[in-house]
Amino acid sequence: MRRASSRKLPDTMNIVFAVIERRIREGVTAYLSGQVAELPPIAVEQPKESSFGEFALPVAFSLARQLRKAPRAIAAEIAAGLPPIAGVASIEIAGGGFLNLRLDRGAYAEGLLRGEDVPSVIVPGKVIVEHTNINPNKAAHIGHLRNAVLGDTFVRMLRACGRKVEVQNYIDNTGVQVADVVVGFHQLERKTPDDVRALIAAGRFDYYCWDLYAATSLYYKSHSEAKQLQRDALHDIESGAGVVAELGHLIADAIVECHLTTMLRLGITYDVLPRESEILHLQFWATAFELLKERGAIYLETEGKNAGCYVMAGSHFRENAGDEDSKVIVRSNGTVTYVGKDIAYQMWKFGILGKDFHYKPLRTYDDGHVAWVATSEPYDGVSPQFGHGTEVYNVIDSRQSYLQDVVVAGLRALGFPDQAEKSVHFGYEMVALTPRTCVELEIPVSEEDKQKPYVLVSGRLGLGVKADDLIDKLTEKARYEVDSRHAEKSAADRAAVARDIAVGALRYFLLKFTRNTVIAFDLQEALSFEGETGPYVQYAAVRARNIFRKFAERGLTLPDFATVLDAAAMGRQLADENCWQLLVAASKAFKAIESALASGEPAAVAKYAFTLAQSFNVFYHDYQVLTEADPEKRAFLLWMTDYFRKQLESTLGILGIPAPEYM
RNA sequence: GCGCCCGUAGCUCAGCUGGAUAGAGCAUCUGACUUCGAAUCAGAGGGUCGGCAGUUCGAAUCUGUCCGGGCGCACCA
Repeated sequence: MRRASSRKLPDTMNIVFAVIERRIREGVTAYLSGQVAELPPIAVEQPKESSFGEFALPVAFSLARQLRKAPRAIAAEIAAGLPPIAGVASIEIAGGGFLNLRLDRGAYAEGLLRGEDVPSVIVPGKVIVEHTNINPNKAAHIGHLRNAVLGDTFVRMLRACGRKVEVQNYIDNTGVQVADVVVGFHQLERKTPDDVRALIAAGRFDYYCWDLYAATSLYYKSHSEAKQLQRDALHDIESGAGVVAELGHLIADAIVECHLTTMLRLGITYDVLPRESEILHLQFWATAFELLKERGAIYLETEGKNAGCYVMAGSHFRENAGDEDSKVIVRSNGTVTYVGKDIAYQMWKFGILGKDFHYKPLRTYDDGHVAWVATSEPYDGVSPQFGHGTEVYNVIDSRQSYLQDVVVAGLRALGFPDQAEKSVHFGYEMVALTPRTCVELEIPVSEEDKQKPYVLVSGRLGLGVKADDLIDKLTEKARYEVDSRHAEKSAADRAAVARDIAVGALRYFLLKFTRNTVIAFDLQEALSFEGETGPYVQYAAVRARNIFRKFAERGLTLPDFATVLDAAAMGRQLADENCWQLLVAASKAFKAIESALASGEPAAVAKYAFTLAQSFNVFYHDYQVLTEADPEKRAFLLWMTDYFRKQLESTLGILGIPAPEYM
């Protein structure tokens, strides 16, 4: 259910282009529905060449068969009969039968300047986006960053389009990965909880665990009997009592803090952290288990390799499934698998489990926003309501698509088809390393691997690129560049700018690839600040600001754009084709975000940001703003600069990339 | 064996529900800083869109098939 209301979009995101596009679609639909029997879908496209106008409709081609006429003739009839559309100046027929539409330039620019208060659509309900979800047993690496940056950017896109969003970061604090590090501390290093507390206080605890986890994995390899230690530890952690459980909590909680701090460096924050320990203690699984049995979603297997287990039949989540495809949900020893817990968790997200966590504040960010964490005991205070989402996006690596299918099948088998429909696995491919980057980082690679475009590395063995190391490296490189350009600025100032640039470079690098592209991470490429990179876009925003800074330094005052630049003046200035094309390109930010949201590709926003920056750089090169003698033209160029600046800054904001003061 | 994904310029990648002459960045070569102006801009070269067949006014895009590569298919997560 959608309701229309009049509201302004966040920031300066201008939606005039999208509004006119909609108006064209509706106008053509209304006209044609009175003309033809079967109305084809009306596509409004961008012409191949910008000189063709701003909109192209290939509708005549779709009608050719039905009307048994040449597309060009149909296009001519539509062009002649179509009633005027507000904002559209002309219609032309081109190519084999395209309808090309041109905007009324003066009116369009005036609309951009005044920020037309157009009716926008608010979608009720809450979108839940789950991302990050790093096992709390070691430092975050580059693969985790892809997850978090993708998720965080998607959240920003949703919010820019007026959606209410809740960001969840699920913490598997009772799983085998935590158990492994517990075994490392407890059995290999013989450390007490107090020893571990001291290590946590000493700092870089996530790095310590990174190495210890690798050492423990190696130990398992050479001591087959040690696997029993892992099973025992896992059991003790799940039961929640004793030294082992204490160690588990200490480790997981400390590592979560490390992860939150790492992510904050990239501007990534969370609303709530549900934890597996609470899912266990609050009996979420027990509730889901009863329901799954009751509704026949799972059954007790009596024969074959899965005898004694509760399984979900493969036919629920896979076509042409045989008995061997069924998925174990409860093991023969009575313990529940991860997927089982995930079904319970997914139900909770939709508010259909009938249970809830308790919460307490975990961290307060600088802007006052609080990240809450799930607890078993009631918190002494008021907490927000979490869960009860109407749509759920799980940002999880594509390799887990099979398990995500099982979770969704679980909802469907439980009789929640709507929620199953609204459960989206927001999958993405892994981050691998280029062979030369492996060599640079002293990661061993075989001769065979050296011939491949990328190499998969194992976090289990302690190989890979740690997130904080990478951010440090980028900051260092940026600092070097800033120092060489702005020696006059204070050191603290330069450090802040370097941090912004590092964030821009990293976030853009992770976002420029579409989700199902494997990223072959190359250190040299990631450290580049030229070409299609975050710093390129940041630099364009900085250049736009520089013009206003210089303007103020010369003691000049800005004209009131609204009075100086009426539709007629805009029309005169925009007769300049080059200028007009640049303005149109700049005004498509909202459309870019909208379509990126529809296709689920944050990369499309990154791409748009880059082309927007390119457009501004062309503008910057082609027009002298400050030295322009003609007052109207100067006002116009200043307004263009200001418009570009706002569009650049808000698009960077969607990407989570800061705009530095100078570069 | 079954399932999912990928194959586009020397390299790394875009290409929206089929649309007009297939685009970027990097690399290579040439040119542009007295200016709001070089983390930048202008230009050049570089393509049988893995192969074949089909669908139609039209295919990088949809279908089939083959070749090549990746990832899944645990009582791990």
